[in-house]
Amino acid sequence: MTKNEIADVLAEIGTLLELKGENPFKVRAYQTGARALEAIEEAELARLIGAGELGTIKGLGEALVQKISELHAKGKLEFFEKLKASIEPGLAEMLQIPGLGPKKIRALHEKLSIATIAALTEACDDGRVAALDGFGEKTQEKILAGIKNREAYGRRHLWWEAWEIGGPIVAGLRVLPQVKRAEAAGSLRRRMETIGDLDFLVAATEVAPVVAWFIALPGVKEVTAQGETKASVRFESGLQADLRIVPDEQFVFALHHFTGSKDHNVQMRQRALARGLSMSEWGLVPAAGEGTAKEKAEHRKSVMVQSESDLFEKLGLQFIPPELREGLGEIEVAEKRELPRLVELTDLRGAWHNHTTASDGRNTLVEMVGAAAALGWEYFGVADHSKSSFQANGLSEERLLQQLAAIRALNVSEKFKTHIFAGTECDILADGRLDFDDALLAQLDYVVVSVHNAFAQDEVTMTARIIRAIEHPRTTMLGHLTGRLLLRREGYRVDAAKVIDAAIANKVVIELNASPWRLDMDWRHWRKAAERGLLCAINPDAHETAGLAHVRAGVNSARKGWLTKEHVLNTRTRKEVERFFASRR
DNA sequence: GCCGTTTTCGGCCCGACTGTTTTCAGTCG
Repeated sequence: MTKNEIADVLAEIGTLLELKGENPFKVRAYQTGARALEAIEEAELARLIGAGELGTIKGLGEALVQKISELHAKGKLEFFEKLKASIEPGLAEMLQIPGLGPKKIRALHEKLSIATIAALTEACDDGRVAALDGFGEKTQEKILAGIKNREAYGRRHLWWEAWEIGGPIVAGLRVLPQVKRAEAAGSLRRRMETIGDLDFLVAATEVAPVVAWFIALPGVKEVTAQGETKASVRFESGLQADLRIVPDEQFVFALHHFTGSKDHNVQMRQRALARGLSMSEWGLVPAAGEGTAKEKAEHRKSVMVQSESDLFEKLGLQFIPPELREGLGEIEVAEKRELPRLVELTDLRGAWHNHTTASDGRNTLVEMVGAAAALGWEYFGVADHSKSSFQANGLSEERLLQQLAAIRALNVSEKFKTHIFAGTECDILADGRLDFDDALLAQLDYVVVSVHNAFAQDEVTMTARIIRAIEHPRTTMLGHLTGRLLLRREGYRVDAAKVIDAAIANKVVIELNASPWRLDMDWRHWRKAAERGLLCAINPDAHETAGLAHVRAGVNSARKGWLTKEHVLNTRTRKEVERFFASRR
């Protein structure tokens, strides 16, 4: 079993234990264990198990080490099978209904013998749920509404789509007269590839007018909470947004807290405690003595901070950009003051994986180059589909040669300051050969190779196929490693570590496909891969001029992957890029 | 179930909000 499959099992054990009413800390231990496992590389996991060193990983104790080892060796776990058999499968599904947690689900099961969502709907319809102790009319209605909207409400959202809604909300909050500061928080601020809901934080002199503005936003379908310090709304799309309002002196603490991640915050609190301080969304106060965090913050003098930089400094840390706050070792590095200067959008000088109307793009060569020039890009690469991508109107040899001539002519004409590189997004055929012959590929400036068919191949076949393409002497970079479409389609099965090794060995670049639906290769792979010498290209995979803007999403993921300017090929000048391409020939 | 330079036992982050109650449990983040 792979580490991700094992991690899934651990997380599911956590959920099942929760439904059984187990000690919540035991539940958390399984969830923490699952995350700790995901952070280890596949090969490293095998080595640690073999060497009996798995227990050295933080969060994995004797019991989890035993269970992980059993899953890794046998692909199943007796404890898990027995646990699963002891719980009605419908109960876990009920957890997806807003307002229903393990306690309420247990009560429904024990007192009304409800074990499926269908049975729950029925019980709500004839009023049996409302009659139950601890339940009532409103709860019953809420459950019914939750069941009805389960699909829409449970959906996650692409960062890009969330940002298109959230960006204007932040801007709107900032111009309200009562608002001193406003920021997006949560996974939106941490630039996760998908997000569950929007979080906004505001420092304001008065609460009511800000809440009134917020709940009157266009597209708000319902107000799910409204109080002295926060309000929550749900948009027509199902997206939920939370607004929290704090006094200005609390803003930085609250911003840090609500930006998360949870893992990062837990580690920060522990660090504060080790220095005799208690850290919370209320402030940073001496830890000694009795009382809740809120009482402490109210009655003791909190450390004063103006900015998050100040806050990190009070704990002896360099400022940690929100993208890195995932609890994956950023605090240790910030303590040594060795955090890298992460790549920024303004560092980019161009990109290579772009389409035109010659294949399946919606803008012409000239329009696309014009848009790149308008962005101030020094160069722009055209990589239309190759002939086997019939569905995408892939170019034949003749059409590719025509396009090549057109590009050369456009460069000579100096119509644009932006230099055009001529390339192709060449299909990797099912057996790993490329879709054009060497003589044709040799005439191009660069070659992006991608998988567009036979997605169902098993992992070994697919990995060998992609590595064969990487070993081709004309290959410059690998397009979208897994072919995933976020929230829509899983990627094809491929051993990322082996592909990364092959790319490094063959001096082939791997793309960070910046399409908001892809963000592939995933940011979780980049830090280690780049440390080992892998070069990244942030490519928008633009099919229209507006698509060039997607490089922003790619930069987000690159930053989450700890990438600096030096790791990213498209921060280099045209001359440097030409030298790099020439060195590959 | 995990963890430890106060600890191998006794904590583990904890407050806001809602809906149910009439002082609080459950859910959520």
